[in-house]
Amino acid sequence: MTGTFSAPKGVPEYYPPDSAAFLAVRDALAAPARRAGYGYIELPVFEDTGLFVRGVGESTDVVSKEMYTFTDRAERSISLRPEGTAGVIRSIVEHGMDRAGLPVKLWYAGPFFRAERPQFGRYRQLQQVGVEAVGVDDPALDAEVVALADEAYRALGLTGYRLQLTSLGCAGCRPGYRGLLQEFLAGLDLDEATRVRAEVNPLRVLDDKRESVQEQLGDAPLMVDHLCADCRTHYDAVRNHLADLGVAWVEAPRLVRGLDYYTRTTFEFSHDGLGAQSGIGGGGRYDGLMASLGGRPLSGIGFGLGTDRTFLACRAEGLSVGDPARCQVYLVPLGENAKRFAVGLSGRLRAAGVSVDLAYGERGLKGSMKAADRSGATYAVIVGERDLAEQVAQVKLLSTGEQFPVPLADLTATLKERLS
RNA sequence: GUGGGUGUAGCUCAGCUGGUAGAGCACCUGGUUGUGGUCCAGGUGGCCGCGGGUUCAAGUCCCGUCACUCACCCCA
Repeated sequence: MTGTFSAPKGVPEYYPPDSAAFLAVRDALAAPARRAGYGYIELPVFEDTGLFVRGVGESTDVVSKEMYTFTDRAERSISLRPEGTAGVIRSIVEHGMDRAGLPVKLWYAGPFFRAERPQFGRYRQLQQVGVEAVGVDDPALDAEVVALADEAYRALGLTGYRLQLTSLGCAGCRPGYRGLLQEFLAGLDLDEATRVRAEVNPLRVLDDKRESVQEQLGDAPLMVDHLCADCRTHYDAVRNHLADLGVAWVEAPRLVRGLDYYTRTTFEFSHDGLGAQSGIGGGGRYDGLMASLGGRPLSGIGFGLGTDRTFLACRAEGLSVGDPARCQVYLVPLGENAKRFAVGLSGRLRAAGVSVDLAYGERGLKGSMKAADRSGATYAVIVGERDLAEQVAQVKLLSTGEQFPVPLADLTATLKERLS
């Protein structure tokens, strides 16, 4: 067999030096949540297909046409997870996490899968960092979740993003509004696909990007004008808390999310530098989800932040995030005996907590020094036969070129001290 | 799923009205018998996405196909 392989379509790969920035972005997105008492949860990447059908919603595009679904050897229908919330709630119910103190606060990170046509910022394997807070229906918790995302972006140094916020109402007030909207949409000139959408999920028509659709929506009824008293009170409180937290947002009465479970507070972060796929994160409240998955009827709120897109947003803003891997010390052995000594030394230095790389292969001194320079190490340690005979090694500070001999017996201690 | 654009070295790209493959960067070696970053010289590396057609001759023209990409849709 001959030929080469390529990664599956639409799957981004991160390798050095960019992978350092990817890791830094992922960690930065999770950091605020970790500081706010969210515990880490590691979940399966595949689940029973029914979990997503029931949890996310059969009528959503994500479930109806974008899931990677297959049958396993025992004829079970399995799907690669297209989003994170359903799995988290399933796990909370399954393990009874909600029987301890509430709220249950969890964060996760990892890959999700959607069989979409790839484009800039849209991938078939996408990376997200998410949080979920379950069990306490308090507007202050909504505000906390939104603020955590905002803080994460801000900590990365991003400035070209904005937060859109609205309330989608609840099981009490949304059906009535939904009827009003459908009535309105029925009077418009829409294409076939959009009319179908108006039947299945009328709210989604509101954020259709097409000019021809948008110009007809000027007088469309808005959910925020039809919230019930409880939802209005809740939303007002969320906004007050957000203001107190110093989070800036814009009201987005047309904001809609593609997953069916969202209720009340709903938000999305978007960035200007990403082209069409501008959403870098989003989330909201999902008060009926846990009950629909067989758990107690507890409220919940969470977000999913796109690690890939946040990475792209940082790049678009020219932010340098994360340091590429590099060592503190680079060993340059000259000759057989020096090589044996250097390999042993690398082990001793690493055990002492000093990061070390060394010139492998048979390279000349010049080539090895070039490699030392490229490695970004602070010190090069040159060991030749001549030095071994004198029981020393040459330690060179690469930034200045200053070089001095150090007795072999003192090398580890000397380097460790100079690097601290 | 629907449109548009692009496929030449590891990367970024040039290659005119068809004439036997180029540059910069990167990498390796040498100039410096034991010293990196600058400089100079040399070198490795391409079935010009793939298949067919036209032609004495195709990277170049034509057809098909695949891949990538941007946008719609959808969403992180």
